[in-house]
Amino acid sequence: MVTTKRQQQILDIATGLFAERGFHGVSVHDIGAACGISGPALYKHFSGKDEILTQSLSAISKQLLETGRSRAAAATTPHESLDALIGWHIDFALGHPAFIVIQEREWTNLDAAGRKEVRALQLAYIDVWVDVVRTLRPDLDKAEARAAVQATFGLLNSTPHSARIKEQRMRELLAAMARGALLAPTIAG
Amino acid sequence: MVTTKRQQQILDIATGLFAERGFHGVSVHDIGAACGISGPALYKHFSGKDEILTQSLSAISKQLLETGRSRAAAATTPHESLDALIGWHIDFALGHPAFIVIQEREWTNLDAAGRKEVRALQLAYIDVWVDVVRTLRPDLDKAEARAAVQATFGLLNSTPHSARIKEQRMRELLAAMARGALLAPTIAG
DNA sequence: ACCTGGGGTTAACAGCCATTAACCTAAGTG
DNA sequence: CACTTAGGTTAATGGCTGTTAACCCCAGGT
Repeated sequence: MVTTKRQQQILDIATGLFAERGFHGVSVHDIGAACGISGPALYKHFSGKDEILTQSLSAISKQLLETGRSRAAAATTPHESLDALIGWHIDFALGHPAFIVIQEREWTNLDAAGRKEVRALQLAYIDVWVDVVRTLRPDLDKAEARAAVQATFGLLNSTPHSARIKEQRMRELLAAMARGALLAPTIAG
Repeated sequence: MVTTKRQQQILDIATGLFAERGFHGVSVHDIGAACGISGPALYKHFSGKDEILTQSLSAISKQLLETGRSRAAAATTPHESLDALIGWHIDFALGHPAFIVIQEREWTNLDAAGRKEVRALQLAYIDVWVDVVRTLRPDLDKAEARAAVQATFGLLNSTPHSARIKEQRMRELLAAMARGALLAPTIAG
């Protein structure tokens, strides 16, 4: 767990660097330098480079899950829950593109323990969505709903790589697309 | 350009390894070993590790663009063109998940020249989609249509990371979601 | 019969990386 | 005041990496 301000600073900076250049593209020296200290000093705060990535990823996953849960629960109808989840995910993706990027592509660099932890958090977050989706789409079984939700994440997570249009417009566009994707009935072809 | 069978074999194998462990997670020795030869022998076929990645990515982008163009052109109505593009992209993503993975996350490891080349091919492919989308969605300007298309790619490219359901069902689900996402009108919030 | 060159080998190299060791403050606490 | 300790420093280490060098084999054209 993160307790000190220094640790938090290191995590934030390292997350940004990982997003830009990838886990293996950033050296311990780089992270230290970006924090104003140098290299091995990081070992006074973390057990190693791996732990920095693990903490970063698990913090992301926790925040996504917790806020997602509370926003979905605050709504009164399934449609409102879905809109709340979509809105929250868009807020997060637009506000922390670096988090999205490393969550997408750096989880393979976790050790077994970290991978298990992060995976569990991600699955729990997916399940929050799945519960809502299945009330609106009774034609989908659980596995299909999961696939649909992950596809929606792919859609929403495209923002960091995407063309830049005005933020408010992007928000509307993504929200409408996510609704359209999740609520469009599947017509067997 | 790839000419010999050996080069093609190296590219295919390296692509798979890059997808599994990332560009920096795979050593030249690993690639050689997986091909039955060892390490430095690769330099008889490529100028270096970078070139292997560049060739792999540019081959992917070329195939996406060329087949996408021809399938879109073979259709007679905009709706058919869109369905053809969606179907082609799904075929590709389901058939070559490794290609999808490395196209998503390894393009930052290209040198300037390779990056420019691949970027141009990707933009051209996006534009094939944009042309079709804009005839169906005149309310979107060019930048918005581009963002919508990239979001759709994110949706379709989620397959390699997604829950496994029966392939035919996945195909239908993704196609329906993509249509729903692109054709749902944006209602200003 | 010769030799050229494509495609392979192992050995060597220089550089970078994560991590550890050894050492140095300076701030608090008994 | 003495002393622990959190949080820095630089130097050293050992492993791995991409690349090059030097060498070898053998198929095929002349």
